[in-house]
Amino acid sequence: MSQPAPRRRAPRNSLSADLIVDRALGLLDAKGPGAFSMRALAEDLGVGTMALYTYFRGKDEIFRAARDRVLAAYRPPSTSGNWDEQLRAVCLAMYELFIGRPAVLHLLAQGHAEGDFADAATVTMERILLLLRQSGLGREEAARAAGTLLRYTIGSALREVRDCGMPGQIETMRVRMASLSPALHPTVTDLAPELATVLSDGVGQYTFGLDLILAGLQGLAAHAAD
Amino acid sequence: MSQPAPRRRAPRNSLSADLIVDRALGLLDAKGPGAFSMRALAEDLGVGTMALYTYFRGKDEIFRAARDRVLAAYRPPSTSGNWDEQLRAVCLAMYELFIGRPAVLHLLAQGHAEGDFADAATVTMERILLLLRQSGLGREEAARAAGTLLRYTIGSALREVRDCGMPGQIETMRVRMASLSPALHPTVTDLAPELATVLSDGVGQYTFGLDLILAGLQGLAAHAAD
DNA sequence: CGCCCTACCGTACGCTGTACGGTAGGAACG
DNA sequence: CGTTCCTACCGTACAGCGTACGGTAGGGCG
Repeated sequence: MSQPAPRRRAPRNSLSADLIVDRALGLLDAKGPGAFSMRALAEDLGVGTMALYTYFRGKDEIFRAARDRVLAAYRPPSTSGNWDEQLRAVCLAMYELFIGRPAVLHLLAQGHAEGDFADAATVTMERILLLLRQSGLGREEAARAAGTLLRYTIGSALREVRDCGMPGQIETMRVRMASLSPALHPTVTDLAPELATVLSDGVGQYTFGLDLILAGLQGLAAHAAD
Repeated sequence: MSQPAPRRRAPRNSLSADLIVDRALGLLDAKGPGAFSMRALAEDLGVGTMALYTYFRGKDEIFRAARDRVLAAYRPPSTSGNWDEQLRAVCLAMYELFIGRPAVLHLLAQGHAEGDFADAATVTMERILLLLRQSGLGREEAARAAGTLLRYTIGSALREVRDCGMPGQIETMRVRMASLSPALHPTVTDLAPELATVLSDGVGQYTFGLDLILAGLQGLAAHAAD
């Protein structure tokens, strides 16, 4: 009977930059960055597509705003103990932030990151650098160590959220390993079970590497305190 | 005068999967994955767009083939020395492979990776795992350590090739740091020069973190040899 | 020679981001 | 209250994307 409801014009100030970013984050987390589109976001807000351009220059600007919103709101956990224990807790929390917000992680990995340290919210960076300095590391060493921790954390989180497709991945990996020649790749085939196990243990895998880095830092710090 | 040259039909077997992957890699490395399109690739090959679908199911399959081509052709450098020196050389070479082939790296980071160890070519994985086992690490430890090295290497390389936009990045980072309150973020502002310096030193930053991880592994290996 | 198989391709559909111009509704003012 | 103006919202349109579908042409073979 009725037309497909040609959508009444939305009331005058039903929109705002904050509202847009809110729904954008919702969509991003729900459907992933691939399924995100201006038209979908606008429809979700009950608004014409071009209304969004009143508040943002374009899609990238919405992405940036969404990322900044999440990172700016994030506060690293309060910690106590030795500098290395605290560093461990702060990094692990950052890792879990990324895991819980795959959208933000994808934006970071996909070119929507400007500058190494702005990525993980300045507050977190401040904490990390302070702890590194307290450990006795020099100025440049501390800066480099912070970069290392960031890179490793983002790299690890990226691995983990890849399409949320753990089962599929483990399966294709088994297939690939089964097709390997034990003569050509003896160690890989020998360690196949361990590799498969490890692949499904995200946090364990992350902390393993994190502890390696922290151990290395302890060595550096001890050496610096000569 | 003449029509815009309606493009004669290409001779019968002017195409092949290998040829397509070749040009795809060329385009990918030249213009980046964003500017890559079926139409562009076909035109580059002097062929109608849909001809590509005779050899590949679609764009993703071409991506996968390109990635597999590069990784399968890659051989880690021959090395000598202690296990940790060799490991260092192999990982550094892998890092440089990624830096030299941004396209492949993007594909790895963007969901076109299936399984942790298939990423970096089985040959490299074999070398890494073998060296780790030779160091005295246990089976699971070796598997985890290999994962750590991969994650860190990919994470680092991703940082480095981000839009090849080093200058822009450093600039925006300076701006951000200049707008920080020294009272709120004393350590960050204090270390601003070091952070900026470090940001522009890709390989140095990578080897710094790599050596941290290797130091951690040495500790683990020594402990394992009890 | 004639047929067939298939590599190549033209067209079309639904999707994307967004430039441009129009419209309507609230505020401000006489 | 009437008028005008500003601007938030929006409809349309365009160029580009990946690709489904159907057609065509040309080499291989009977």
